[in-house]
Amino acid sequence: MKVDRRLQNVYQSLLNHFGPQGWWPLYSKETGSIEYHKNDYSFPKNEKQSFEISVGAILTQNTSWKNVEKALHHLHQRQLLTPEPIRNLSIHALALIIKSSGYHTQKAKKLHAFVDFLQSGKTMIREHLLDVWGIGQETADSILLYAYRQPTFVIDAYTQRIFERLGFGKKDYGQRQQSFLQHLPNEVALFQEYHALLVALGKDFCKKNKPLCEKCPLRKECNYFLQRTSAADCES
DNA sequence: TACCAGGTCCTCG
DNA sequence: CGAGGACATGGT
Repeated sequence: MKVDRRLQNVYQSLLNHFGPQGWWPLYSKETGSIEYHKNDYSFPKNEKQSFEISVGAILTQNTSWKNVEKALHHLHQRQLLTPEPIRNLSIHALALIIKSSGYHTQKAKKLHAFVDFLQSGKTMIREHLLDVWGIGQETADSILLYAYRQPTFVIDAYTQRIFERLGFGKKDYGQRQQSFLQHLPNEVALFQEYHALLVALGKDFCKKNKPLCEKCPLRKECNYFLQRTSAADCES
């Protein structure tokens, strides 16, 4: 089957199983907590929300979102979800506030580097983001796709694991990203939803050590599942 | 108790 | 380049 068709099938299977994910989660004034907005791709509504998403993208590097939410909550309580106040905080003070997100000293430095970038007035393009200390390819693409609605595909550890197991081969970041960009319609909402769905699958089924292949919504199109089941057949 | 989590940077060969 | 280590907290 052609790559574009396979990618569409995977997307449909995931959407059917999980439904829309409502990424990126954002602080809600009404509820006072972080909420998802399913079936609404009109976010972010303003610069402040773009900034909140960017901060979340940096804080969630190799860290569970739960830990990031705590840190975002602390930042929100202190009115620190805009660039100016963050710039005026010392690395040490900022680090304490975001401590729950892990690597807090590093991430405090990264946030400073990012607000300096915003103040520099440089255009929000991938090349410029990658020059910012602490922003690598995935964080850059997350910021571009979710905070600034630019069509790009985010490749995270889940995506790499899932597509390697499905049988799409081992690829580096750029190669994997190209396989999506070249074979899918160039739509922000699709790229946002697809990545969010892959994270859902990675968390719930396609886990690193103990994947739940038997119940996985993609098992019928997965090399890894076929391989495991045939191996089990041999043993029995 | 280890291992994992929506990575990135730095160093070394 | 690519592998390997450092960075750190909280959940299972």
